Amino acid sequence: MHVNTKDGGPAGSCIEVAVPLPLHQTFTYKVPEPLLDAVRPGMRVRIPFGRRRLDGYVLGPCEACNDREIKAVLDLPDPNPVFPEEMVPFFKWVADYYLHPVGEVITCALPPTLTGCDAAVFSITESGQEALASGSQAPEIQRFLECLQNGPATRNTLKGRLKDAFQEAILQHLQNHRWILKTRVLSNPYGGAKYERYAAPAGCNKNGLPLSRKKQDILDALHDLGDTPVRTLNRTFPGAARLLSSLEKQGMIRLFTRPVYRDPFGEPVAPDTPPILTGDQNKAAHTVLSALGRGYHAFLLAGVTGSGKTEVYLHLAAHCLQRGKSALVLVPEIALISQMEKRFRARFGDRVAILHSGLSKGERHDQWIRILKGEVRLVIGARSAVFAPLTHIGVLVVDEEHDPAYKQEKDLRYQARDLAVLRARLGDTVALLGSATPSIQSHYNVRTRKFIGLELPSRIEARPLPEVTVVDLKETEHRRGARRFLTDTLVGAMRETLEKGEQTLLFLNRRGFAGFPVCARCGKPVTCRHCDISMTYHKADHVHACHYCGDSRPADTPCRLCGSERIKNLGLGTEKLEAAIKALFPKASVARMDRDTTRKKGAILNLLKGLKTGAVQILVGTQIVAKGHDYPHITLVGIICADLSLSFPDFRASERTFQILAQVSGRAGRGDRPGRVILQTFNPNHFSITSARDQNFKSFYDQEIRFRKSLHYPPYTHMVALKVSGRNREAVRKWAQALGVAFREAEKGIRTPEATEVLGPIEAPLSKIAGRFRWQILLKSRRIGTLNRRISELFLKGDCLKPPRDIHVAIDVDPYDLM
DNA sequence: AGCACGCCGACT
DNA sequence: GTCGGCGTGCTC
Repeated sequence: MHVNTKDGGPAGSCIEVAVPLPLHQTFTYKVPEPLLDAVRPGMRVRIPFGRRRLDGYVLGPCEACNDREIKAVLDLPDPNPVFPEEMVPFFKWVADYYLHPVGEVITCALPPTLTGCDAAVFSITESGQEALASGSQAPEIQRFLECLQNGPATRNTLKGRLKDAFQEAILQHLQNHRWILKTRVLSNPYGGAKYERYAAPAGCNKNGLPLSRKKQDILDALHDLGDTPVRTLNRTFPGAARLLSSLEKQGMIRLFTRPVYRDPFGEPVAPDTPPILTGDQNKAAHTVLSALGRGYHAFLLAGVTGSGKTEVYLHLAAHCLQRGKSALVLVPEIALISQMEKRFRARFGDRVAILHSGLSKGERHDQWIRILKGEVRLVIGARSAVFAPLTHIGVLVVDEEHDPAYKQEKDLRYQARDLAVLRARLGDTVALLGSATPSIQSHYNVRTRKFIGLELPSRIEARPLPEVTVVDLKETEHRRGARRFLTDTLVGAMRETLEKGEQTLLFLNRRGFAGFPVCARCGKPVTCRHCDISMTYHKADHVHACHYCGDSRPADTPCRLCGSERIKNLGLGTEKLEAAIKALFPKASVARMDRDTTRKKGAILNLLKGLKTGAVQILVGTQIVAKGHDYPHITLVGIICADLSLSFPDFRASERTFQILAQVSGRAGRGDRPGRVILQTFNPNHFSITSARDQNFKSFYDQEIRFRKSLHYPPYTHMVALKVSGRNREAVRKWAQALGVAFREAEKGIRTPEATEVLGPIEAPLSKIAGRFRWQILLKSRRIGTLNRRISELFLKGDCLKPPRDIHVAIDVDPYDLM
């Protein structure tokens, strides 16, 4: 690497290295002479770090500082960079903006196969075996030793095996007693690339012996096919493996290994030809194309469901490829990737890579390498794909840009949609956000000229939008249980739909059997032991389950307060609704789609198949049904209770409600038949419900934006949430309050419009999740820069506030989840 | 994060 | 007296 100093002086030999640790600074290393030519930004370097060795990432050259000793790089583990140099500024920007260590940002971007940090491995010693055999130790110590009996394990493996029984102190204790031994490994255990054995014809028969029938068949096949994986041959010729080695000895064939890419794709897709774009599609595509190659531009494409946004994306991607550029398409969740992937593979064949967390480690590794090497220039993926190692990006597409799934809620808490726009800006290129129900934020950006607005106003083939009927749920106040929500209007419409041989979709945004089970004697809700949250009854397993931590216990567990075994279920979930519908329409076939029924791979596809063939007449589902899937035969959509998301203590509650209602309504009548929507609500006059009824985004936006402005919410301000959590309730409260005092103190006397407003600390609405107590502080400011600086000054830099070990403070910049 | 150093109480 | 508990600080 030519590491020139900034003033163009002589080449130096120092590099800036990010380490994969929670440290908010980078480190300087010398590069020894023999490695100097090979080192480039984006490479991993093996470095000494304190007493440890680990693999860091080269960010670029830097000047040596004289005030401390600089250590030298030990080795270069790979011949090539693991991410492109042009991503360095992107990573640095992300780290600064989200107040997250750069090294961890990079770790979170790379496939886990490339993020080898040094890991401690624990193994049992002989005296440990003796201690275990004697059985004289405390039970928790015995359990630790048992876990190590079948071989060494890392700290994480142990945590996985021991769950709550894992204690750092015990681990230490075992080491002190020399019962276990700690060693370190640097190489990552996943291997990365996959190799496969291949056979190829070689042509000569060394000893001239005649070949058996089977050998001849194999040979013929090889001559036809050329290089063939041994695995494939084994499938067509059972027992081929043996014959192959014999054939190799005879010199008839050559056996060798070759790196192969693991195939993450589903079934093959028949190629299609690009259709002629409609007038609107053409106009939108043309506007974006004319900006391509002319620097940074961001577009918001508002197109109602079924208006053909995907075709615009395909068109743009084709143009990018033609111009030697690449393209990135983000889709909110894995379930929707397969649809997008199919459309792209039909058009572009195997010139498409996919990236999402559902891939195996090996598959992710292979996709990453294919993209990194430039072998594929089209990438489709979920939010993490915003870090795809593409170079020369032409366009970054974010489909369904309003979807909250773009926000990552742990580790690095980023918004993939925002990062896609940022990558476009840093790469001087084009971002295209698409949605039928754009986010307030993006629409505001159009109003303020940060984005360029585009529209696809009509549905393809001019299908009419569905007719929406609002039903006031106060009408059925006198009824109980599920019947409360099965109003005469809805049931009548369902009956008509069934008689016409058409399909109904019922939407209820809550899983399980009942909203919340309560004790029939003392009235106490059944709550989760770890989360301070109402549990939900699941009839199929006869358990009460917590939807936050996943814990469950038998539904006949007595009330924790009074010990009564009589628990009654209030409210309604999809499971109970399904049962009620089955009772009401015993002859109809009813199916349910929610996280409980779609957990298994392929379950969604099966359900969709059932809808397509008409085997399912009524589909009951949670918000999963609102997302982009195409249901051609559904003509009636029933929204059981539109208000569920409205009562959330969150400034985006109205926005989410409007979006989900508009999206679900859009599911009606996509075929050649007109659709109908029955929208049931307790708040028929709430603006997010009336706007959804009229499919009127403008009216919704106008009212919502006024609310945001008057209460200083985004997009008029930036927010950062500090989320304090820990196992000790008092310690968490104390620390949250200390933080609050510190921030208020720092704000004293500052009276500019850029001042930071400190809200809280408050106990989080969900005050306990998975055994951890939670408090939070909200910071608001007109300028995100001021906000970031304040936080980093107050408790990221050197000598400031350091939370105690057992308390965790997560910094959530632009938070979505305020529960 | 992980590893040192350093300072206190209960054991041979 | 020292072994081992964990609080604090540093890693180019």
